Amino acid sequence: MKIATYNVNSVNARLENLLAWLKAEEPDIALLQEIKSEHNAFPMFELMSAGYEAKILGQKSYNGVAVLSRGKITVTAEGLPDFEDEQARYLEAEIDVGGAIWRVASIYAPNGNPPYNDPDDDSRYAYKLRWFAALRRRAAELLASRQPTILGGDFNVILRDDDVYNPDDFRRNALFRPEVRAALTALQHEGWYDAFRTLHPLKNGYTYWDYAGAALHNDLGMRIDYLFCSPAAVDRLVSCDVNKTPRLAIKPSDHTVLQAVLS
DNA sequence: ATGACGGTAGCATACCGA
Repeated sequence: MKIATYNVNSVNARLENLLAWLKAEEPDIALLQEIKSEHNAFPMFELMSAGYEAKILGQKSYNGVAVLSRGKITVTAEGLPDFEDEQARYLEAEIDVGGAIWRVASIYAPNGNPPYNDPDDDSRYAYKLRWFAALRRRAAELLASRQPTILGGDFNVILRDDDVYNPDDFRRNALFRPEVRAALTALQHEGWYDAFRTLHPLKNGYTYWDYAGAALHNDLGMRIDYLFCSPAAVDRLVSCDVNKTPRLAIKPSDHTVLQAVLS
């Protein structure tokens, strides 16, 4: 079973790129973030023609998450349970892949940095912390089910100093502040395994490079996209790698694909 | 400290992003 997460930064702007990647890699499950579209604008037909069913939690302009699969998808949660949220950031589903049932969630965590015109506004960071608290509550429920489960997406958290090109420039950034790193570290202590780090303890795992300047060329990136596996899922983990090809393509997203194979 | 660059809404420019 191959599963991947990809922050596409608009599914319509990225359609050609997305279809090329699906054709080349043929993942059984693809978790997409920042689709930036609602149902009426989502390229359902094009994805269906490529062999994928899609379920989405859409939003116009911003956010929006999707789950694609070659197998049957049953949505189990639209948004985090018991958390009022106007923003489309969490879509959870059960998927039948060749007779095996996997639980997955496509996750787009809040950025949390203040707007440029009001650097002292901490409301977005407060929202990010509340959002992570709600995610941890849901993650605990999912662990209790003992079902093989994968929480994948853009978590907007840099976990370690070696997950960003210049950690000292990011100490006060909402992607790297202690509270959000602690939230993601706690998630791991509760029993979720970072698929990439489990297999590659020291390797560079950047999944995002800014469009500006020569960030990609100079490898000024950060690791903010993750696949977190429940114990039953990590038991089956075979490989997990960053696929840089979509980031190197024409008209790329600023993120690239993180993909894993499970037996 | 700022802005590089890109997407969307909507038609000029503001907002968001990491």
